[in-house]
Amino acid sequence: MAEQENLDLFATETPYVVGQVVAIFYQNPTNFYKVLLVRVAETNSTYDDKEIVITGNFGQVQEEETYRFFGKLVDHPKFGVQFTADRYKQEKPTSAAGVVAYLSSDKFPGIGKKTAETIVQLLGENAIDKISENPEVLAEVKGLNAKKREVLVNTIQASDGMEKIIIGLNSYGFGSQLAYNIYQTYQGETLDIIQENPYQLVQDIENIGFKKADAIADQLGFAADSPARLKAAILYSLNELCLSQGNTYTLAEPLLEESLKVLESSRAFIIDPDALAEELLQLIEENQLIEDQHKLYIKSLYAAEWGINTSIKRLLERKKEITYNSHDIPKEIRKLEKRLGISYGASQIQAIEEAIVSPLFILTGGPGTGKTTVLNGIVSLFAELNGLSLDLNDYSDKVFPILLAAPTGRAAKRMNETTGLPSSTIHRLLGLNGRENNNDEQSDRELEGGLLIVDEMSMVDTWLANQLLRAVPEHMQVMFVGDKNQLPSVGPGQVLHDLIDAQLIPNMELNEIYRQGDGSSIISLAHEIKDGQLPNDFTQNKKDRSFINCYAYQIEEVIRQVVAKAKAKGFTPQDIQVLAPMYRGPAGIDALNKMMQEIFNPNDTGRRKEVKFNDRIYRIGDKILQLVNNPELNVFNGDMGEITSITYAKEADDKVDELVIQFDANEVTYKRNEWNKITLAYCCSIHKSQGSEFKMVILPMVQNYGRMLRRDLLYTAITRSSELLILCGEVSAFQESVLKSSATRLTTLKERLLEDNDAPLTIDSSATRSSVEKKTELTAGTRSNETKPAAAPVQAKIEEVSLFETAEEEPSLSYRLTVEMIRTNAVDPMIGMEGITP
DNA sequence: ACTTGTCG
Repeated sequence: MAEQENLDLFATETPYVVGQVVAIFYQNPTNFYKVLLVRVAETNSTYDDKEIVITGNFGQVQEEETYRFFGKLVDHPKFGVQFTADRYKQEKPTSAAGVVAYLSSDKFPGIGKKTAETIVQLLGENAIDKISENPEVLAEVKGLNAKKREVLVNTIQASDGMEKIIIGLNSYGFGSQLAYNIYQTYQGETLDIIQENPYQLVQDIENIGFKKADAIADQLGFAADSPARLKAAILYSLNELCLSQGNTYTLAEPLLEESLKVLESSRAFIIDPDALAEELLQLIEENQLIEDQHKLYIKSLYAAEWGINTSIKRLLERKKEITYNSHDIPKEIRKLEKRLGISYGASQIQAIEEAIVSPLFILTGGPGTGKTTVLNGIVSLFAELNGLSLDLNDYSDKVFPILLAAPTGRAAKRMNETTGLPSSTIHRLLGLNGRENNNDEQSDRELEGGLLIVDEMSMVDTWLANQLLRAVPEHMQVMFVGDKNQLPSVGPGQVLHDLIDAQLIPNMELNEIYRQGDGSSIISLAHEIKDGQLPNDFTQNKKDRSFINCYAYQIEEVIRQVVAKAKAKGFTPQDIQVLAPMYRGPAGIDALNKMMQEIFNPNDTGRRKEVKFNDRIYRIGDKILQLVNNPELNVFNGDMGEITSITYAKEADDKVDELVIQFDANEVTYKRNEWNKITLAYCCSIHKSQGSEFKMVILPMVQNYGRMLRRDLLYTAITRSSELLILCGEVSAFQESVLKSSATRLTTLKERLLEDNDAPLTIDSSATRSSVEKKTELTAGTRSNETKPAAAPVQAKIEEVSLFETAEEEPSLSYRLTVEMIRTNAVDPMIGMEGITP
């Protein structure tokens, strides 16, 4: 066969396809991956149809344009024969006429046919390559002003440069998503930056860890003991140590230890601890990492803690109390009760009275203590006292004066539902995109309005609190609402806890329970757990709670029986919520969901409509959990709904499988590619249940859950129940949870707040330190401190290392910091804070 | 060998 011979002959040549892009079938908006339909002009492959589908990572591919794709033919199980391109380039016109047409096309605005002809006359048919290689050649072209020259060069280089970069990134092994993120960050400098220091990626790009960067560095010939490598490992470990535990700082010993582990597990090479410590000093010197009082901080977290301090002080310096002379506040509250048809408890009245006159106020309280009721009362009273309308129609042309916000979409939605007023996530309120945690420019945008209420404040981390507080203008009243016993923020810090602990801000805790009826043993259980113990009657059955003793592998069967009985008594899947701390394992969420689905929504006959996604099956009637926010459709992360219809691809208009899910009042359609935004909800994680309550909660707790056996999780889980609580599992697991106090996070926010320093502070990385300061630093602190015993040999070795070497050539650095000094508190607190300006 | 938030 001639064609076969042909193929063999060119077997070593990379298959290519040249052709015009007819259509872009699909492009992933968040990365470079695209599916193109291409009209084949030329190919060395065996493909002989007129059009071909080409997939791959492409930059700015445009319809109608012609490209040369290199790659291979593949037989896709669903879509048939396709061409997978691993590199491509724009096919440049070669004949003089083609080049003229190309240059005078609207791709080059301002370049007409005449100019194009002049260029080709002067530079010839390969004018485009010439310009790309050396833009100077355009200087010879007469009648071309600077602006047109720029258009030509930029356009030619842009299409050329981008594809080179994408190919370069692919060759380093970055997939489409990462390649896109990297390109977004570095643009045209991408490859230069990577070649110069691949470790930079670890700092700048999310999801690139030390190992990945180290592999590239290895390829590029970076030595295993090169300073760049050691520094990268230190910064990476600092991040890991702080973020994994929610701390805002760590100490030298654990940091160096962790760094060694990271370095030596990535490449088989023994690192000299002295050299590593040396690089740590360098990093401090370069202000890439902050050292203060022995504590080592991620720069942005150090700045954020100071920033919060500054903002809080600024807000506290305003007048201490807001006065409403013409109003009698207790009387107004009574009027409010009448109007809303409710009756506040004594502590609720007190909270409203105090909050309404405080420029800054914190309201805390456990579930069922009526935080929401009080919040509502304050909103109404604020409007009343200030003569404000709460009718949105009155604000068509001005800003609504009361801002309601929360760290999660679901909490924000709840505020909106209970107040009837607009509310949003804090991110939306501030116009943040959720990724500016690091050293991005801080916005100086100010919020507008008279009152800001933030709910679920315990879930606000240090970065976000800083950004939020910065944006509060002078005249705005602020109130934080939260429950410090629930799950802490995902990000580092424990802002609400520290703010309360510092005792600078007026605050009040609600203690009376309004939710459950009298004699509820769930609430007393919650209180005991909060205080770190299980009640004596823990395993006894009460009218509203019970305990079933069993092992992990029996959990599924125990819950099956409990649920079957509950179902027979008329409980619906909406009434019953199984909560578990983790997904995997015999008593994990995944297994329990499958079992629950079999009870509530089986397909015994095998004839029901069902669709599969990953390991899950969905049927009409299934209870569904939403996993991401979708404010446009009023559906938020943590919302639960029910599948009301399934449309198979062959029946659907656009030939993809569809689910319709009913959430409260609205129905939302999910195409198959959005099914990762939902999951089954019969059983969900305790984390996801935060902010919801259920008639009956079934809570398994077994040793298998390991590190998830924590007090805050147990507390959050049991307080989700409004009527019935069924506990099952091992007593020892419950016991362990109760004892494991959610390890208090390491932060210095409270210290900052209590430091007698109310000057607004900013950290200027370009600042240099003065020698005068240096000297005082050294002599300032010689307080003694007890010495900790060294644990591991590695540590012991590091401890001998002198952290700061004397830099003789630079008198301004003429001090010597040793680990011993760090330990004995002989370091001035202000190191790394030079340039702080009032 | 754990879970979790925000945004485009």
